[in-house]
Amino acid sequence: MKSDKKARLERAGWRVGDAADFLGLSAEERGFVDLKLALATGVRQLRERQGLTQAALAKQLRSSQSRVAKMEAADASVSLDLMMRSLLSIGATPRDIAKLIRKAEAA
Amino acid sequence: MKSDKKARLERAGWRVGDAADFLGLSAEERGFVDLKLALATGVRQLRERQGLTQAALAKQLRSSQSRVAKMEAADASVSLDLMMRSLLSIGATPRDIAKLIRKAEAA
DNA sequence: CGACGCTATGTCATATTGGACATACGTGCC
DNA sequence: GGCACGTATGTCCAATATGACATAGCGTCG
Repeated sequence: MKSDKKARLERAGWRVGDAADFLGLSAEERGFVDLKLALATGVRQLRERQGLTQAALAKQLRSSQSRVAKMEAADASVSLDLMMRSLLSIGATPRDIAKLIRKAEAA
Repeated sequence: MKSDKKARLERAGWRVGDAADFLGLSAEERGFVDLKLALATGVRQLRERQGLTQAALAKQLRSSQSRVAKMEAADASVSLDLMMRSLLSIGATPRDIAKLIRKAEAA
């Protein structure tokens, strides 16, 4: 992992480098954040494709602009639940979501 | 939606039939629970395929048997995050997960 | 240079989800 | 019947995610 990426993850609240895993995240943690990154990207793409601002999407989700921003940044404070709901709300089908997830392969 | 399914969902804590949507969930809510159901099924399948009990998987996840049970029942109190982490921990690849999600099409 | 529109980041209090535990349910076995 | 094993369900309270808000960055237009 590149150290700048690591730094970003740490700032975002991921526990990185806890004794046991001296370099990088454990395999699952890593898979998990890759997954989140893929979905985050998907949210941004879909949103932009629809010409929505973060604020507009937030309203549609009854959430707030800041949550949407964090979501698109795959911030550690946003759950997969919110991402999935967003994707669905923005018109993604399970098939679209599956496609995004496949992009998390070997990240 | 079949009424027995609706009843199960209600028992599991989903808000069903709140005034506005007099029959069934809103489109996204519905898509969302279908997604959870698909992943829940996946967790159970993978677990059983590995000959693990719920308690054994719980241990591996540093969780508890009851959470695993609720997870496999797609209980409203379990997040997608936990399901995804479980799937990854149990050896599912993004590709496997994508496959599960595609099964949530038109549920 | 503002001023505007959009996005990023930080912080709160409240709400939701977490593990743990108890206990019920089901099934097979003696 | 009683017992062991696995699963289901319900309730605690600790931990985490939530929306809201403030505010900072960043282009672009005038």
